[in-house]
Amino acid sequence: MAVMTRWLDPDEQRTWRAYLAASRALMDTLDRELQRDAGMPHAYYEILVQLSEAPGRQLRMSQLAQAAGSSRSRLSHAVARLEAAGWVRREDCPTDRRGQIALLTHEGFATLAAAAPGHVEGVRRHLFDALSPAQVDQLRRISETLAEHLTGS
Amino acid sequence: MAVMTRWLDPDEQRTWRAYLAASRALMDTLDRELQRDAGMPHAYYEILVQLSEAPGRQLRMSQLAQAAGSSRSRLSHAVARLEAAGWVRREDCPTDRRGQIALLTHEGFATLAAAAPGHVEGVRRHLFDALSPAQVDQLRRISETLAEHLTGS
DNA sequence: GCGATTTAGTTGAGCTCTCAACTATCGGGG
DNA sequence: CCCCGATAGTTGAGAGCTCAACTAAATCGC
Repeated sequence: MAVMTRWLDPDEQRTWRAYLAASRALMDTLDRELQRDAGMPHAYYEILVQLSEAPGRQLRMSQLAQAAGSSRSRLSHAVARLEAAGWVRREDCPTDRRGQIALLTHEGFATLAAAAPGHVEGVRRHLFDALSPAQVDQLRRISETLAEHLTGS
Repeated sequence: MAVMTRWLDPDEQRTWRAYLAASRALMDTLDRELQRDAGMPHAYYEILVQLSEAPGRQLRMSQLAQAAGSSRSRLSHAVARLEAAGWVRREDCPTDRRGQIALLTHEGFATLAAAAPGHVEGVRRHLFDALSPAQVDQLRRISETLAEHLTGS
């Protein structure tokens, strides 16, 4: 049985293409800046941020994966790299012998602290400086709705 | 000389995190669906779309790179793969002997035609269904502003 | 014309991500 | 107690991306 495709109307088409172009350009730019200035991709930066804000600067791998929006596998590989760089350490979880705890080292924290100002400046320049306060508010609502919609289903 | 960092205020912080979570979840979801249903990542799909809309279903590599928001290197690798899959063919450019023209094959067009309905449905379900018409309009303006801001600088 | 610069595109190495398969442990039901 | 399904995390292979280096051809400036 044939199911009719609900094609995008011209407005939606235009929105979708603009969105694609903008989000790709934004993330590519930030990723490149972070790689150049801090020697790490944005995904790794996010992992360090999440750890830095967790109590004791440590998290179970699963929770860290969720917080950083990463798959378990991706996180496993990433933490292996971060550990090799000396920014993260892994310890056994005392309450669950399957578990691993990732914790931010001093060096990791220092690296993050050094990278943060430049990165924040980048986010501001490339994103917020281009938008009006009303648009920032709109973007927040849209993103929150979307995030819930996507992780809910 | 010390330069003060313009940190993000709580609203901006919240906006940025929501944006990150939403855009990552959206692209990951669409990418996975496309990979599963059409056997190609979203980046390749976009290349095929651009070719399919170009006159004669062909474009110079540089123009294609720009249209698809890709670096030259990335496009070169991608087209090599697409060519191996039989979806794209490369020809010498008659007016510039440095140039290469990428053109969509029949198979490539057929593959794209087969993949499009499912992908469009995904975009609709994961993005537009969650937003009000006003929000779609807001997202379009924000994205267009942003895209111009990013590619202009 | 002709050397210097720019532009078009490719290539290879190294890195990250995905997917599927795998080990090990936990927790519940007979 | 033991089996069984679920959960935690890792691993390896393969694919895609980035960066820098490279070739070749066009174009600029004199």
